[in-house]
Amino acid sequence: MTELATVPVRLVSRATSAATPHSSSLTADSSVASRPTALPTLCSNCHLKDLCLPCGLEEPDLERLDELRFGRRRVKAGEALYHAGERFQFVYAVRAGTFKSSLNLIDGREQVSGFHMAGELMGLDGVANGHHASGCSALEDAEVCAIPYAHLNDLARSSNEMQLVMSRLMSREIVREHSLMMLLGSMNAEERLAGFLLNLSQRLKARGYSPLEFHLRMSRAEIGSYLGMKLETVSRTFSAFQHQGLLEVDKRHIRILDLDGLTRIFQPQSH
Amino acid sequence: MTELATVPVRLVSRATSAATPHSSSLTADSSVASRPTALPTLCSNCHLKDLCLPCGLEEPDLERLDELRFGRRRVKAGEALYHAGERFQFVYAVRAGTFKSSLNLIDGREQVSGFHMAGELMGLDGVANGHHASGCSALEDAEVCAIPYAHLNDLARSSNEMQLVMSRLMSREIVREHSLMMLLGSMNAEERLAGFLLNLSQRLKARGYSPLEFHLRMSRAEIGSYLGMKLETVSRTFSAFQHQGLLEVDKRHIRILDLDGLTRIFQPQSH
DNA sequence: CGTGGCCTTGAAGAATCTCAAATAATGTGG
DNA sequence: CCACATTATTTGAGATTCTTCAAGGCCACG
Repeated sequence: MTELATVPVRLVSRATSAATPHSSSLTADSSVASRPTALPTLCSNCHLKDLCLPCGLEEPDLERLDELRFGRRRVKAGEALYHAGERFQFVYAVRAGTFKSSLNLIDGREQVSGFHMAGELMGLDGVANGHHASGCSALEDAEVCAIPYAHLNDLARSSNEMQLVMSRLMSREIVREHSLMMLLGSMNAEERLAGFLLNLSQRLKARGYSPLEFHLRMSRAEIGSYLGMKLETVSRTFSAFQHQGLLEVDKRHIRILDLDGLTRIFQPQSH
Repeated sequence: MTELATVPVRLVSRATSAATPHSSSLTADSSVASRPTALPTLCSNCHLKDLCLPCGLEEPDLERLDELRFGRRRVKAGEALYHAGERFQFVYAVRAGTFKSSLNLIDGREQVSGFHMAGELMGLDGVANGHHASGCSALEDAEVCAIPYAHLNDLARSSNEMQLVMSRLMSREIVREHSLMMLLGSMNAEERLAGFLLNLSQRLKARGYSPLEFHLRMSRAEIGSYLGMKLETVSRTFSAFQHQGLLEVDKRHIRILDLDGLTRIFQPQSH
């Protein structure tokens, strides 16, 4: 049914990928004591470190994380990072771009189970039985750190902090899905879309972007799949929000005009 | 909003709780070498060991699990095991009875996020931030092992196997929620109820009960909440299945007449 | 034996989906 | 650089599914 491990895994080396090849001279003195400006893939140097895997880790552990030297991988818009059913080897951290994970029904229907942005981890559903339960693909040109799960496990074994961080990350995933279930199970179209937008807004804000004006990386169909409604309903609900003066919508460009209003829709007070 | 840690935690000591207080004499010789018939709470002796936490663990680890001497706790039908928001201290394993976990919306709506039966673990959503994201209560008189999470963590730290088991359990929870999301996001009433019944059937079978004839422990309203539909719709769908010759329904007593038929409804072939 | 909780069923209404068409945006090949 | 094919989005109208409201039955329990 599902394609198994047929994806060419193109692991990019540690050199900065934006820079020219000879920029690797940057990393020449990487054996120096504290490796100040060493490899751009080092967690301790990463601009995402407070959002990503190393969040909360202190020096001893952080350094050991750095020693793992995660490979990086670029994924073009529309390409898969991994497929459902594929063997689970890596956990991926988004460096740039946006991803969606999705499950496939037998009849071809697709159910989007999440959108992922910078600093977020993907692939933890593979821990259960060694194979990815869902697939993951890029919504725009993107880049990830490929973190070998086995190495991560070794680290967790030897460090209490690291173990804690890993457990929390998995549990957070459970909680995240909880709230999506609640949304899917007991909310109407407006509540769902409001919840979706508020969630996006928060995450963008946490990454230093404007929480009130942003560009959607996913199509109406993908939003619909995620929220359990048809793309036409998504579109109509966007229009409704616009007419209510809550949003300005121009295709995928969104400007939130009334954050409180959206919040009220998402969390209907009283009864 | 939510009640915080106001629940009287009644941890039953290791004595069998059905017995009278002085039955604690049962545990008097618990310091004996191999403790053959010692405490009924020992994982290595438990009839649920292949379904529950110790599943897959070998001797060295199993013994260390035994040494933790989990407390047990009885919960009467309708009583809460823990509430949403309460401080997270224990992971619970179902010994007997059935539980539901649920989230509460601000406006009082309840969303059931899972049903749990013998051998299943509950409470792992609390790992994320130290507080339970959802509450859990008994659908019938029930009993659980209360496993102090801190102890479990200690164990995982020192044993690779144990760490693996813990990670898998959490990931399994993620995968479980994935499939519920798919169900909520892209299936109609009949597909949802069929999926629910097939899932129950499987789990009962794994526990040695008949997969074709069983008693539902949850109300129509609870099923509906779990599946994202109203109780009347649940009832009507049961009736529809009965008219289609798929089931025999008598209140909460269910007999599956056509398992393949149910499966076809759940997984619509082609399109 | 009356009461309350749970379940079933009907009928009307509302929300969402389906089908269809028009428009805009984008990329392709000539 | 343009014509054309393709895709994404919006909007309308009718069909469908599910919900809401209401009534009645069954059963357990005091």
